[in-house]
Amino acid sequence: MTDDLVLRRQVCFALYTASRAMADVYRPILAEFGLTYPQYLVLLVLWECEQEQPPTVSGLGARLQLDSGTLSPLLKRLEVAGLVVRRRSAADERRVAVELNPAGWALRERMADVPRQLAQATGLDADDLVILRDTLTRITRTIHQYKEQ
Amino acid sequence: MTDDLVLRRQVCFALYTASRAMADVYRPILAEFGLTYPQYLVLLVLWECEQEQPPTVSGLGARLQLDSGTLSPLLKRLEVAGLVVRRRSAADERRVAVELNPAGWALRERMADVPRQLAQATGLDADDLVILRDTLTRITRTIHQYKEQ
DNA sequence: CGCAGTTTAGTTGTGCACAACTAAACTGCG
DNA sequence: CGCAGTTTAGTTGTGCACAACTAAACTGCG
Repeated sequence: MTDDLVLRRQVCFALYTASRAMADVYRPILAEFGLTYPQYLVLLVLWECEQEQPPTVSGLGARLQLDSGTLSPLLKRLEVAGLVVRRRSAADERRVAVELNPAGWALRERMADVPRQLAQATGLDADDLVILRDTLTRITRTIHQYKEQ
Repeated sequence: MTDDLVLRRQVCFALYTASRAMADVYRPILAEFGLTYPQYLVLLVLWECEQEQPPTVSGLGARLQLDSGTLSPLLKRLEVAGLVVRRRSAADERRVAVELNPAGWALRERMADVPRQLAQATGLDADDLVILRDTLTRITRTIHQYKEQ
């Protein structure tokens, strides 16, 4: 096998491992609030949609790149936890709007410190992080284009 | 929230998304062989250990950063698939050596083209990939150090 | 208008990934 | 030596992540 193929395989493994290491940092912090990382991502989207119509399940899926097979049970758990409400759209009964209830809004304040708690863990400075973010985003975009055809 | 905290959050999300996009590329290729990505990683380690003693479950775990809770059922599936054999060590009966059987060795040849099939997907050149691999490895190492204390 | 085809959310089943735990085997200190 | 403490693999239970599928609702072409 050529060096280039070995390198590409190492990148895949590094990606797999780094992603899990990152989740390891989030886990104990989010556990304080009874949340998982994907649940936290859903809340971040809902908090950002403050001024807009509450998103539908597929709208959340488009932003987080998750399908209903993952989101439906996750949203059910958030609903049981008393953070969100799901409401069938009157205009189009296929659609389900996902809305924060007061407890879900209140969590925004209570979790305000989470990003700061996370900040130290990577050991990278802002310049490295910009390059990393942009490289990862480029890979993700390329792969999605590649899968279109 | 400061720009730096937003950036760090974006990096976490980019990592989570890129890791899943990478798995999306592997999935159909590995499905031809009835394997998942973590199963493929185990086989890569076993193929590399050709000259050495077959690794134990915890030895595999150390290399892949997975614990027995993940590996035990995964290895059971590889055993059912007829690719590996698990054998209690005679010297220390707590240990279980994981060995490839002939079908597991034969798969090495049959999968020789997998890295090439994967190579095109990222759209990055070798220089970018070296930086990416090293940055990801640094993050993973920093996080593991950070969790030690 | 009506119905073929599409969109939407949800379900079912499989396989990680991990926390918490168990049982068996081993180690080394007193 | 013996037993407290450790190591090892495995189990149980929870929550993604995804493929494949279903049912209900909608859309727009003929």
